[in-house]
Amino acid sequence: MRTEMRFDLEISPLDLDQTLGCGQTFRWHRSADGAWSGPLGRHSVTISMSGRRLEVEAFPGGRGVREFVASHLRADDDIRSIQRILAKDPVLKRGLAHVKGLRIVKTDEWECLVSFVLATYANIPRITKMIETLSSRFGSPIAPGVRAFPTHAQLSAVSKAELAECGLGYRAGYVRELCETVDEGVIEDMKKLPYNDLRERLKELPGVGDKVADCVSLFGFGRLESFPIDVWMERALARLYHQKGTYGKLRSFAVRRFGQYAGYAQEYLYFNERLKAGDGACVFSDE
DNA sequence: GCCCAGGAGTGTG
DNA sequence: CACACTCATGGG
Repeated sequence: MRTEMRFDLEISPLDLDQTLGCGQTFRWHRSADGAWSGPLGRHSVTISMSGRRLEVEAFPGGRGVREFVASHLRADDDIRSIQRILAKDPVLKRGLAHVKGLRIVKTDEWECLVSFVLATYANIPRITKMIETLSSRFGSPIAPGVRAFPTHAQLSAVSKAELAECGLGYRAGYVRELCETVDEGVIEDMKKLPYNDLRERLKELPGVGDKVADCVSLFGFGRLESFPIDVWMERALARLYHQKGTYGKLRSFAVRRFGQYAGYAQEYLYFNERLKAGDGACVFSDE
């Protein structure tokens, strides 16, 4: 019998708006009351903060949901320890208090891979729409009005013509090729690789270059040393660190500077750069 | 209507 | 290695 399940989690610090609304993941949506809802695996989940407690509703409930939510929000990351290390950077140091609750998320590898291949040369609203279209047409229903992201098998069964009608543009070809070159076994093998090998392996896949490989390494495979660089990060690195150049040059700068938690540094800077473009507010500065 | 987007692939100097 | 060009499209 499918029933709803409610429970609390201790995850602190945690800011749901910063964590779920900044382009790490694309299927959560925010209600007017501040709660966030989205499909997580085979569960439709709604979460909200009450003080330092995270209140969770899941449908259907079941064993492992608690661990699933905790894992997705990387509850075991010691933010204070991470920030203590990143505070060695004077630019980050001044703004860290404002992003304490911004956590890296841990997403499903396959969903993350397809999502960030779709994300190439598109803005976040459009990425969200492409992913919703694929899910609503080809994913499994898990609750009224909610469907899971399509599995590899489900997406592989979609005809070329059908996929072409999903508004993916030239990305449709990448998705088809991904289905042919990646399966669960390939992903399991990639989980075992050290970061640099994983990165190179990902870049062998169709539609995956430097930036997508780093996003999938970071969010899908949980490699916190990844440092994805898009146009927003180029601006941030130029403005705050006076760094310009090729992807490889910028990346090596970031790896040297931020080390094993470069991914957190990246998300902090990315969040800040978009915030600045939005309403002029700014957490980090170089002054 | 215009501008731009969590870029990648390919070819050329 | 570093650029230049193309790809296809919809949201702001």
